Amino acid sequence: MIPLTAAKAKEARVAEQEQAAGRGSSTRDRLIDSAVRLFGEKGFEATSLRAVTDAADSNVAAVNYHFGSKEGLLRAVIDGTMRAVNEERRRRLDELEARSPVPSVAELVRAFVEPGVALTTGHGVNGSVVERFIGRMMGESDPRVRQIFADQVDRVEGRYLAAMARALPGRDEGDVRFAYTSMLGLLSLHQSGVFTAVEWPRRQTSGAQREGSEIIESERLVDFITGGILSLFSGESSR
Amino acid sequence: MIPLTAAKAKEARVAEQEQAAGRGSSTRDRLIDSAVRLFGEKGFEATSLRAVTDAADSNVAAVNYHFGSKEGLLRAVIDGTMRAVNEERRRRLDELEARSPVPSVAELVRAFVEPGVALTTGHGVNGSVVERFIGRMMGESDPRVRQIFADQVDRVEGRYLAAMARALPGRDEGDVRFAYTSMLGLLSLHQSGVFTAVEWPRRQTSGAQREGSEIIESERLVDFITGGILSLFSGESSR
DNA sequence: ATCCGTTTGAAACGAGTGTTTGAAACGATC
DNA sequence: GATCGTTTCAAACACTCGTTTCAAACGGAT
Repeated sequence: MIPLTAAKAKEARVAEQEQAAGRGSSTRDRLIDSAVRLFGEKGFEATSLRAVTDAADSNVAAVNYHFGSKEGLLRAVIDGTMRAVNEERRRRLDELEARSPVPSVAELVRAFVEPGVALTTGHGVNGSVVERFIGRMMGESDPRVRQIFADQVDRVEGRYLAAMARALPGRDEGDVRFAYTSMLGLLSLHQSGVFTAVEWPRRQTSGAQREGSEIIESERLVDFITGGILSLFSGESSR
Repeated sequence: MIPLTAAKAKEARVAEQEQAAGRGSSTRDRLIDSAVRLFGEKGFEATSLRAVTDAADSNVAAVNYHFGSKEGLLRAVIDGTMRAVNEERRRRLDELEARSPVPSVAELVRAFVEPGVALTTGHGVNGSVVERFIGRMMGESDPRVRQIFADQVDRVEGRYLAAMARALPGRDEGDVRFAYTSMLGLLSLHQSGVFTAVEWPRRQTSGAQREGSEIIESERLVDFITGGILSLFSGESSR
């Protein structure tokens, strides 16, 4: 009796997950979906394997079967989420460089930030979960996480650094790298929800205004970063 | 025999710690010193109580005796490290507002960032440890940590937000808050060592050039943030 | 020398972690 | 329908975590 109702409850939850995931979900897919959400909400180390498997209506053995280890699961999740973002960035960089050999700083920043902020399309129902996950991973302290993440980011950052250096002639690599890292860091802070969601305890946003606001936030971010980089290299804002 | 040598070894290590801490170190002081360093290096949750007590040549019971719990230890550490920074910020804000009723954005940013970056003086031998600790705490995900930290930051941020709003007339609170949070976030990323120390795996800095470079880094940070805020409100950089 | 509040120390507790195991259940192939 | 590799599951494993306990050591006042 009880096993029957338990199985039924699982079926229902699985169906719910399938709907959220967008298409037929194997255990593997459900594990990845839950991991993206939980890793993004609480961080990698703070999320237990059992929390993931419970949310995915599976059990801990399945993780080791499909991914070998918790770290293997993280690797799979990072690969899955970052691939689309990186491809979009590369595509937009191609587009920019096809139009002009030396794109402006503003164009470069926009081409880097926007694929990160607005990846709602192409990643299941809501990409905001993926957003938060990526942002959270950027700020993770665990060196293993940083390594796995860097392995993915490295695929585009070389080209971006080169393009940025061309857009800012006459500056050494350290300055360019500072600009790039600041951009990456601000994007991370924005996406991780530290800015908007948790925030220093003030009024919490009701979550209702969440359509046009994202575009505004993205604009703010692009403006801030672009202005920061430019004034960094003109060096006249504060001296 | 063995207990004697063990006691001797402890004495030596305690003496070493006392030298590092700058003055006579009770168990309580040694615990705090070790906690600052380890929390800053690995984060709060990732640092076990035993790692702290081992480094301080004490044991776990001492933590609960002196601070009640691990969270109590964190609270004591945050209080101790943030007090000086906040006081310095308040002092410089007083100074600015005494000279002019509406300080410029550049002046405000400088008065906020520099006390954070250059608190080497007044905090034991090397304040860079404290720097990293504070930066790490700013980016911590655990809501308890964020709460404790916010309790300390709140003491100045109200005045800073007001001053920033006056320096940027005609903008709503959301924009001002975005500017403030970006400043805080960038400072945090800078201090936590994510920018410089760990970094995406490229060449690691030898650690030799560590005198004038900090000043340069601080300048870079101030320039970037100031420029970012200003262009955020002129809104012409990318449109 | 005795007492007593303060501080330290070793050991144990219960809860939670990632990982491993071995036996079931499943699904296709012969 | 028996057999095979694949996939799932409950249980156990070894370990670490923060916390608690209780006895011992310390240090000044009586």
